[in-house]
Amino acid sequence: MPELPEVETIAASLRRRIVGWKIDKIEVFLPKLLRKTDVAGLRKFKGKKIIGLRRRGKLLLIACENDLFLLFHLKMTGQFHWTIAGAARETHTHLRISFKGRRRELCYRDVRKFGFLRCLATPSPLDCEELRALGPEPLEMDGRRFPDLIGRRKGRLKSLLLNQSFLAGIGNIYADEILFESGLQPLTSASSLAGKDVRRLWNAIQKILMRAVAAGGSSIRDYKNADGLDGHFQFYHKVYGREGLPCSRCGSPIERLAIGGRSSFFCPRCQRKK
DNA sequence: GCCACTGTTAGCAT
DNA sequence: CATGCTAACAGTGG
Repeated sequence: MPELPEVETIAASLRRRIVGWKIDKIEVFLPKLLRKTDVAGLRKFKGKKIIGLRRRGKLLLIACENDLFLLFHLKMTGQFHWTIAGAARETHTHLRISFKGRRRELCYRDVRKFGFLRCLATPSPLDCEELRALGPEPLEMDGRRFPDLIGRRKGRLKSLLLNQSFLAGIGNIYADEILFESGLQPLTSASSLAGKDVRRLWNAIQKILMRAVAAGGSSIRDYKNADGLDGHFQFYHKVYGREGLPCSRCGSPIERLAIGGRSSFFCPRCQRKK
């Protein structure tokens, strides 16, 4: 489920609570949740204090003492939630972290079981394969570099925005909203863009992602932050999930196309193909 | 019951 | 490299 704004919101909601807490134990109920990690690796976290949380792309990194890190990818349906020690495990809960001297326990639940946790013991966690493969952070990169970044790319804009090695963190919802905001049709090839299109695309990326983060992300189906709260950017979607409904700008019915196996929603009038 | 669909992405064929 | 298909998995809605 979660794309950049949702993971950012989850990171913030977790950070508010657990920074400074000491891990007591990490229990795993679904072995395949662990990637390149075993239970012995998890034991190293016992007694370690959590010192920070950050997001990179759609990945969440929890930093602990002694160069230890927990790297989560929530994929489609991963969620964090809190329970009280001793409470029964809720369905689809695959991991539980308890903390020294705290009654609250942090649980990870994932209906479709696509997500993973990898433990890292290194002073340079950003060098792991998962993070190295990512392109720049869209909200941190210098916009003056964007024309060069996109200039060397081919292929359709929709697929390019979903490509995590191009920019990190954009998924299906925000790709569609960004393209609507830019006035660009999803099948447009990246190499056909004029300078002003590139600027519009960059501005749309900034605007949509910043607003979505400010709104706490989009709750369509499952997404909640770690405190169980919904985001509200779904109320501002202009195209995603709106097939057949009138465009908010021109009134034309929103259309849907499958591009690379993903649904793509767009306005046929406001988003003309180049 | 069957089929299509879902916020992700790795792997493999073309 | 780009694109397209499949699979990982479970649930929902028509």
